[in-house]
Amino acid sequence: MTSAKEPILRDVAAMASVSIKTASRVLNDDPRVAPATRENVRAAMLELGYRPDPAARSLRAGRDLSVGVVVENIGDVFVAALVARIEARLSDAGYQVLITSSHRDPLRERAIVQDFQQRRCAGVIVMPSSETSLVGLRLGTMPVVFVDRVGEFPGSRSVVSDDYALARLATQHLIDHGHRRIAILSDSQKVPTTRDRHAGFQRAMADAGHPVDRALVRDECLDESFVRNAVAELFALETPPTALVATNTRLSLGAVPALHLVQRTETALLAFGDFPMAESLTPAVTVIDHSPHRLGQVAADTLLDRLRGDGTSVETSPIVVPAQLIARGSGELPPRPTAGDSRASVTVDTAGGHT
Amino acid sequence: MTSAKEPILRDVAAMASVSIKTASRVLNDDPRVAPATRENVRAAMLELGYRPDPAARSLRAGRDLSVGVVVENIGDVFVAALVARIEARLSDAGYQVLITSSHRDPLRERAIVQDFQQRRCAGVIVMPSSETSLVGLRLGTMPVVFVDRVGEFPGSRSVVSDDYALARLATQHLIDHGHRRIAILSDSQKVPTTRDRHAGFQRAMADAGHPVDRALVRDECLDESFVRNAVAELFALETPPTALVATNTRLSLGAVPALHLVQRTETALLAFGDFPMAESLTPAVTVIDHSPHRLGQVAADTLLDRLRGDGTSVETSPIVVPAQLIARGSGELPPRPTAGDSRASVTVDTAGGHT
DNA sequence: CTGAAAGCGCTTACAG
DNA sequence: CTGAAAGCGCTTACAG
Repeated sequence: MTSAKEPILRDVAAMASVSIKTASRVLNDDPRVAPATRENVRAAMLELGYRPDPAARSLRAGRDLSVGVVVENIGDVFVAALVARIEARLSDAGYQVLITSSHRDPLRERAIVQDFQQRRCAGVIVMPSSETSLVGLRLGTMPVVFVDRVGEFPGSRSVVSDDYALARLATQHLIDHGHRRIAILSDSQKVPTTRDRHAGFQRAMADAGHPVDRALVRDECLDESFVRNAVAELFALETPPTALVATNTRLSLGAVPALHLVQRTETALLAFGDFPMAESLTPAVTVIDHSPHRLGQVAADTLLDRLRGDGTSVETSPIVVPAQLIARGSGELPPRPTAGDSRASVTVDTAGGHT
Repeated sequence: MTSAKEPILRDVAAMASVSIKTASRVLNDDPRVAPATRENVRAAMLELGYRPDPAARSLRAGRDLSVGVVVENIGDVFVAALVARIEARLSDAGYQVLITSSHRDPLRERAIVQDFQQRRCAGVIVMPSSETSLVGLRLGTMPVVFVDRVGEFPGSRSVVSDDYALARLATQHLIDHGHRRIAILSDSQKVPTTRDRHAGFQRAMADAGHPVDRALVRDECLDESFVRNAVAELFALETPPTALVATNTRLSLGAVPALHLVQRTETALLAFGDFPMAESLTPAVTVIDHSPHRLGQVAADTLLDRLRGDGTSVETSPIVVPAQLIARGSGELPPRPTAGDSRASVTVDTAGGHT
């Protein structure tokens, strides 16, 4: 321990021969300081290697240069990409980023957000487990931005993809390629995003006049093992689907190996979430790229706006971030072209549909 | 604003008719409190919905229930998995986790760690950009654990894979399958892990008596675009490699599309880092699975040990977390079986090697 | 087993 | 433009 004690503001003030208050003013870029004084204080700070104490600062000031981020699971590839962008933006803006996973436990989620407020975070960005997960929480004036899923909180803003439209687009794409027995794999319908994606799917099917077989609707797929089971069951059906919509990145990453496992890679696949291997698979995977980077960027910028904000614009409607369909092959497969299965003809037969 | 003011410890003390100090003792599980008093105070806390103020606490106590984590880039899939496990363990243990990306900027890395200390973090876990990145920093008694890469700091501990042995194993595996023109793709050799992987590669080649063609050693591959270039150049060589070692997850994810792009999927590939699609590709990808989950788990546990620690065990040798080779096909391809290239015979010719 | 005082390092009103 | 006082909410010695 050769290190001297950390310098504190008093030391800076002493060295610059000013009061501690003036030193504090310089620290906070208060304009009411004489230029010469400012320079003196700055020089002293530099010479002493002074760094302000965030705890003291936040205790007294009642706010802290940190932002809390609550996501479902930081280990998810989609989430990691989202968080990476959020973190980059916010730390560039001088905020310390606190990241915690909720693991979709609403109580945990509430507790985390409450703790962030307790820590005087300047704001929070939340990927909510349900619309109402934060309802009723006392957060004072701390701005809340929801990301990827619409959330409900007074004065909050949500940054999302147009899940309904994208699911409809995806489903329509498969319908356009002749499919009518289309299965949908999704997460729990408790999640707003998931619900909207189901609605878009249903709408496209209804518009095409295709019935939706309840057996082809598989929600509550929480991870790859659920997907594997669901896919196995789908292809054990008397009339299996000819196409599949996977409604999030995690499920898309599960669907590909699952189709391989049951040797049904001729099944059309439309996957939400782009991923690095999508182009290299056989067939290459058609995706809806609802860019996590863009979502993260917009969410961070929205929060920064509120933090700088005059508080004037109290716009609360969701911000919709654009996404696109990238056709690579799997989504353009016709109904069961290579099926060594007698039922294939049935499907092909009806593929024209009655629009 | 219907919400009453947040209760503070004074309110709790008043309600329980004790001094603020006694309330504080209950909060900190100090045993020197009469059981009846303790119950009274606890009841008051519950009734008021009291939550302690972390800023005040840490300012006075000089420590905080938070742990700082510095990684290269939270958006990297390997890193995300690593961080997910660290976060899960530490938040279960009651710590708030602060995550920041260094983007491999040593100055930034030092500044972040210094800031964590400033914030009175109980400890830090660092994925260092180089061994010496923290050398000379004044961190007081804050424990430091390095993860994935060996780092240098007084009293610190590193949790790593045996990069040397794994790279040797990977290379040997390819040699065993008849290869001698083996290319290696890697990150910058400034990163300790990368250096060790190169050393293992060189050793395996030397042991087999195979010369290492300098043109087949491609370091400084920072992301997928570098990999794409490197692979293109490798296969533009007069005598291209018959096998490839990709030395980290990011590069592995880049190598597959790159091989597809140059239509060289018959090239043997041994990839560091398992990934979801590895089994579904053609050929399926043989990987070294140096589990990020296990690394994260051990790193978190190591830090928790130090935090609870009597400070007695000042073991500083690196902890090596086991990893395994998962053979799936790409690593077992013979030298250019399907090559429509006259030079293929040359390679096959020498494949027996002189051991 | 319990308490009154002081203070962690800053910033907030309030003066001048 | 500058400063002396008070205090953010808690915990640290020091007493009893």
